[in-house]
Amino acid sequence: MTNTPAASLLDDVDRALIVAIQTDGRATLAKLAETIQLSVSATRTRLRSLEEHGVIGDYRARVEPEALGYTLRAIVRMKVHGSLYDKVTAILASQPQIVRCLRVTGESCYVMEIVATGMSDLEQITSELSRVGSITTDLVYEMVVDRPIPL
Amino acid sequence: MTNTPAASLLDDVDRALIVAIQTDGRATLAKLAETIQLSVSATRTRLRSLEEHGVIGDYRARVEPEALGYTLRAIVRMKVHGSLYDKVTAILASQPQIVRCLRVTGESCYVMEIVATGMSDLEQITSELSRVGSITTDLVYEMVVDRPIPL
DNA sequence: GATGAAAAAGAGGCCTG
DNA sequence: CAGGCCTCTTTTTCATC
Repeated sequence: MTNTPAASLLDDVDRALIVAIQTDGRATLAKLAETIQLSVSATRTRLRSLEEHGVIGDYRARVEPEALGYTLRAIVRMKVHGSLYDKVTAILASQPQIVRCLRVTGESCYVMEIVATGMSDLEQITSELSRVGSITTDLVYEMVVDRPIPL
Repeated sequence: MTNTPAASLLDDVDRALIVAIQTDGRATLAKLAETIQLSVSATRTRLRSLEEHGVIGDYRARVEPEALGYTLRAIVRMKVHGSLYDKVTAILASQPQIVRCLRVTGESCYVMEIVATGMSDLEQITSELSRVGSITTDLVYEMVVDRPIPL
């Protein structure tokens, strides 16, 4: 991964491209070129550059978790002693159903998002976590908003 | 949006396709077809069907928020009286920097994720929220994990 | 599975700072 | 002169039958 001071090197055209590809990750170069008012090849050059510099990480389809059998989603906050961070890392590696994990300031050290096929499935994962730190689990009723980063 | 009992109608091939496209959202049909061991046209048919049934919602590039000038990310938990949900909806509509919002069980009613250009930017958004309910704000040090939903 | 259409990748030259 | 862009050509991928 080529490191770059990111933001500073980007001009308005780059930013427009980022917003476009964020909104439609499967847009063709021709479409992207049209929305940012550039030739197809210039668009391709910029897109590759953004990818190579890690500004654009990867591309994903957003999927209804129910389709894969996950009927439950939970937010787990976790308070851990710093000496146990390694154990957390190990759990994260072994539990792909922990789809998101942020290290944060404040009362909790970590905030995680977990998908599960049912309560017993969830309980199995959370019990593993609670061996390392103290946790609070909230079930998700509804994903109200989930949108790209704005310009 | 065409509604479907989702999960029940999917076979293993569909699930494999979902995982593939989730991991590489820009993969060509040929690539997808190869990974799921199917002809290109059959792959296309299945993909369209998944899209039309809303199993696959949309495609996005994942972007380094810093590239768009957002140096800060925060998790905000919010406790609101049910009669004020409309006000929350209004704020969500007017604040695109709230990139994620989940309605949850437990002490908080909502958990949100906010991107901001700096502390004063963040403060402006959170102060708006705190007019509607009581909030707790945690800053994000690090995104430890952010991965697709597993099979 | 074959065919015409579309998109992506590559090559070379032009314009501007 | 370098960097970025454009146009033209070839190869790959897509869609329809």
